[in-house]
Amino acid sequence: MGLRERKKEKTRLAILDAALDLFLEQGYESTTVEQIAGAVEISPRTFFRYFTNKDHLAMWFHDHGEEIMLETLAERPADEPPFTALMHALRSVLADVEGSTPDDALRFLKLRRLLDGNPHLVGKSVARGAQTERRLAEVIAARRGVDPDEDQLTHLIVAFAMSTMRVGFECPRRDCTIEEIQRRMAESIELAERCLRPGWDLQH
Amino acid sequence: MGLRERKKEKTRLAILDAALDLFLEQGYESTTVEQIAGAVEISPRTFFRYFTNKDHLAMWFHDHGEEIMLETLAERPADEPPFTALMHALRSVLADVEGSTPDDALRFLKLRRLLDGNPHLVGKSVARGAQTERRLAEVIAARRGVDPDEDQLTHLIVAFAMSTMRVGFECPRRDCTIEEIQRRMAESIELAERCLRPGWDLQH
DNA sequence: TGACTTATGGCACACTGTGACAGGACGGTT
DNA sequence: AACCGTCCTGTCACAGTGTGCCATAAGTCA
Repeated sequence: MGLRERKKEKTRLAILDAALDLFLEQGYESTTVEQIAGAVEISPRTFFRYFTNKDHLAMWFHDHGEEIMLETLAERPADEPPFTALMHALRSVLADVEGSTPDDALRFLKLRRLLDGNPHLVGKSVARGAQTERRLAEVIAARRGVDPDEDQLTHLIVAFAMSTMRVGFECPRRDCTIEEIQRRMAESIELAERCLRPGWDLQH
Repeated sequence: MGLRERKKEKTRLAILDAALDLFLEQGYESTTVEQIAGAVEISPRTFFRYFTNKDHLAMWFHDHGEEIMLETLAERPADEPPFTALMHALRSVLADVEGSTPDDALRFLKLRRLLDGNPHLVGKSVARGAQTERRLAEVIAARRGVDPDEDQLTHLIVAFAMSTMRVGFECPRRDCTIEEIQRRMAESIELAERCLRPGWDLQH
């Protein structure tokens, strides 16, 4: 990895950290791109070369999470029930956060704290989730051997899985730890599985 | 109802219709507020007094739908299982569209067609749905006699209901009729109920 | 008619996001 | 080390969004 790429990655993280701190300090809306750029000593123009917009900063984790879910899903045995496979993919995301560097874990928690106080950002986040949902639906449809345009159950399976994830991520306390999130997520998964009929995701 | 209010409502609908037509004709992103305002012969400044932003236009239906869902929910017997009550609320929304004026029905279909070709707008729409989800969670928590901050099942019930709704609204064909949407929605509801264990939403 | 409330338009303004171009830093080659 | 092509960055210009402010016009009620 050359100096150029390392420098880029460093700038990327510097922007992210400066932005998260500014957001938490003075609010998301009232923080401008100019301020963020100023804090990292880059031009506003350069900011937009790293992140397409301010929202993209808060969606940083989704890109990573989606990637992990798709990777995990590809590795799960083909005969595993779709919802079960999705729940495993979900656990992988959290396991990755737990196994990451302390810096990354801190970023993750800051992001969560940010979302807590900004319903508007939660909305954006859910919107990003809709994109993930479409991608997952493609994969699950392939697993089930159906056309995603025709099979409602495929979409229901994925939507239920994403619902389970969102419920698990929610955390009423501000000072939520990763362990606590992991516990709530496990609870949510268990709850969802208890609510659904056995074999419901294998119908045709 | 005075002249002033009637005039306002007329302007509101005129903006909506002009915008929907422009969006479908030349695309959502490439339609500016100035163009919409020009088509209705108002100033851009006035546009923003009717709709907070361009997105708000595409969310017009949500405001109405949410209202109906909350109203219906309030009317359902208190001892009805929460998910069942939510499914009734959902059906009310569609029944309302069916029972509305031909103009409103046309607007509804145009909006659906617009969403079909704009994943970005679907995202915004889902984000708006997250807001509805929070409101519904309050009501369902009250019905269940629990604290919405503590009870994960409440959130799961609402999230599953909204998932069912979104799946039902999706329509692979461009020239979808209201009858077809209603049929798909009924299918989706039936499917969801078949997937869930009887009494799953009555646990504590 | 006159006094009020409210909607509208016009203006200035801050912010977002993008295209185009010039200069500088990096990477590989000789 | 010197060279050159590639990639990154900053500057400038610009279109578009969204808001506060104030004057004015239209609707409302006495």
